[in-house]
Amino acid sequence: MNKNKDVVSEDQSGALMADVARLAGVAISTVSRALANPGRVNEKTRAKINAAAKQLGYTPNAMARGLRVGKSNIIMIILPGSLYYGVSQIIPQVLQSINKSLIQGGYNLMIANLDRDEISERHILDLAFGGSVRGAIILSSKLPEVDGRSLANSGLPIVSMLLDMSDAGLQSVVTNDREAVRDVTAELIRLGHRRFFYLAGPEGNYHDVERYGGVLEALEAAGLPKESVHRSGGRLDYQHGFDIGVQAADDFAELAEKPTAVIATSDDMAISFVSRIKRAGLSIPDDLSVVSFDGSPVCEFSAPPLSTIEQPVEEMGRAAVELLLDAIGQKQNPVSVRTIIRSKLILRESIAPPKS
Amino acid sequence: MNKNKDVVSEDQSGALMADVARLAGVAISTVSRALANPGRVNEKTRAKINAAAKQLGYTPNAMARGLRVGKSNIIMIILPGSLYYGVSQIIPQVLQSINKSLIQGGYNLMIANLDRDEISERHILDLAFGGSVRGAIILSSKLPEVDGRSLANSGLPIVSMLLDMSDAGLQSVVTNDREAVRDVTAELIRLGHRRFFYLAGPEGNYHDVERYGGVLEALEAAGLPKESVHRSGGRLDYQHGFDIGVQAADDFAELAEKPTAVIATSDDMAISFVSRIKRAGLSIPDDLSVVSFDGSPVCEFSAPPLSTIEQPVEEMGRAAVELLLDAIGQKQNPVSVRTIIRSKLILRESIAPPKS
DNA sequence: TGGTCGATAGCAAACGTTTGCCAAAAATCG
DNA sequence: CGATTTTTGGCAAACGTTTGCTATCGACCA
Repeated sequence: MNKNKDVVSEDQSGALMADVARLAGVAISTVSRALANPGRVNEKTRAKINAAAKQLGYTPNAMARGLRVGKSNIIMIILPGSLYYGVSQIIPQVLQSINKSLIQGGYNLMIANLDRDEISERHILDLAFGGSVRGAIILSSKLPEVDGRSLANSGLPIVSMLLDMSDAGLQSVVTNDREAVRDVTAELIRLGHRRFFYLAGPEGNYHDVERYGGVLEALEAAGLPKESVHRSGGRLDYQHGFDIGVQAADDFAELAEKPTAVIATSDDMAISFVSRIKRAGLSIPDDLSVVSFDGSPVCEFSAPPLSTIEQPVEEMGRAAVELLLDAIGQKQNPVSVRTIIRSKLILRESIAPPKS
Repeated sequence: MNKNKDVVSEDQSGALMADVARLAGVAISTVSRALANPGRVNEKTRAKINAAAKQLGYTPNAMARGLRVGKSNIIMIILPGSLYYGVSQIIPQVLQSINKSLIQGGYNLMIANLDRDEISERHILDLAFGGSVRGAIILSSKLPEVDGRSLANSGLPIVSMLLDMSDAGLQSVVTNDREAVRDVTAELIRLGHRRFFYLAGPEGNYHDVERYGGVLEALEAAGLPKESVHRSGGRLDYQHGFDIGVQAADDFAELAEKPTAVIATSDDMAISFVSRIKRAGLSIPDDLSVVSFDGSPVCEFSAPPLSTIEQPVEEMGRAAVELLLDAIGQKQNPVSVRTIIRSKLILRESIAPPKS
């Protein structure tokens, strides 16, 4: 079939490097070098080869190359399974940002979901140990581990994003959760608020710890007792962050002495909470100030527009990729195992001084 | 940092099939067959091999296998670049659903973004022609094509999802856009509405054509002139669907004779439109009924809760994967080039009879 | 008992690259 | 102009699997 060149049409199955070599009248190795190493081959020869390659529509076979050089060019992103919580709103942006940066570095992005079952763990480990991927960005707090194989000692460079996992020795890219929440709480205190309602995500989770910690710090700094804040939520079995807000509204209704300000750990839960709270006859921000976390675009169009702490996902994605590619490039830089990208507080009408 | 750890880690690079063979005292080929073909090797030998494999923590090298058998086990999903429009809200669900189905079939999911530049097109084509991927699910209306290479004749099985591309010969999984919009418009007419405001996504886009068509069909069926509906939006240069709604609210303000019902082609634009319209002093649904498309969870918590036509993303994802895997399995079934999954109308408080 | 057949296991050749090493050619130098 | 260095191109050996063939070994049958 490829003995003669007059069988022009059938390049659908792909031309090989050998075909290019033949057409250009050089050896295969020369083609390889012409396409990869700059300077290693004569400019004239290179031109001839490039022309031949283009004419044949040649595309190098990624698996053959990967096998030979012993490395793939695929990065895997590990998403927390169905338990997206508030993160769901920003996942598309995260993906887009990461993918864009990766492509510029010549890498591809593969998705892996880490559910709470062994299947998905095993699957991720197969990817890691089977040489399919070259590095990983993880958005979950748990490292897959089963049958003695663990992602931690797969030899794979890993960067954690959103969650700080520097304790586990992972480079982590996070935002200044604690500080941001502390500042916004302080601002609420300054406005005159003294009783707070805190809407938790998964309890004990890094985000929860940091953000709740931020609230407490602000209270302490203002000389307020930590009983000034009521915790709600923190359960693990919700599909959406929305469910948390709904539940929290019920909790709120039960309280004898109503808080005047709400701090939510994700936009989703804030939105559903506000919706329910308004139905109960309260008004935002007159009866209750609300601020949440994530900076989802939809917050701007809530009623009233929600104040939110924006996670700089784009920047975080870029940073995570940069760290990962550095690690791959062997540039051992244990300089900072935690990279903090500052969040931005977006103040909108959901915040006001308390009524009385 | 980690230099102190001596030379503890020896399985860093992973055990090979040869190692397993040696430990089990058999030939490499036997190991290969034991791990893959059932029945081709003695049960006792197989047990020995499995034990050895487990002991060594052996994971087969995916690239070597891929190279040898000439096929990868990676499916690529082609997402429309930064132009997510309303789709953004449902992307995480789409991804999750598709990934889940793929994994069950032994495949992996790779992300590709199709922007409006040549770079991204070229990148996707490299993936397709470089043997990296085995099939594609596309959520964009444009097939990448550059330098004579086109995704259309890459030989790759492709399934289109959300958008009907059966005209281009692609298996397509869509929802019944036209019918759903027709029905909901008819319902609005039944309630007494006579003047409509239609919020378009990208003009000429499949969704736009179908959904607007649905509106017109309903009008015609009710004997109303097609001037009964005012089109707004349809521009391509928005980052978010939200921007469209904002712009549309301005358009709306200009109208001499106000429509009494709004049909939006995505939840995002409906949400921002409602937000602006309320700020202008109108009330939903008293002054204006609103219904949109997508079924984002957030609609339930809008003020008022938004009626929306839910896209059955999970089902669509499953169907798309099924079709793709069938096509890969050579089960040439050109039976139905278009698969329609019925949407579900979720009626909420944003709809009522017109005031007067 | 000799011949045949099934079931197992092994050898070695792919798959499409990259790259170490060597040879030829060209360029530089003394 | 010969000797030395620098470019340039080719050969062939990897990379870790899968798989077509072949070889071995019993078992079964006549």
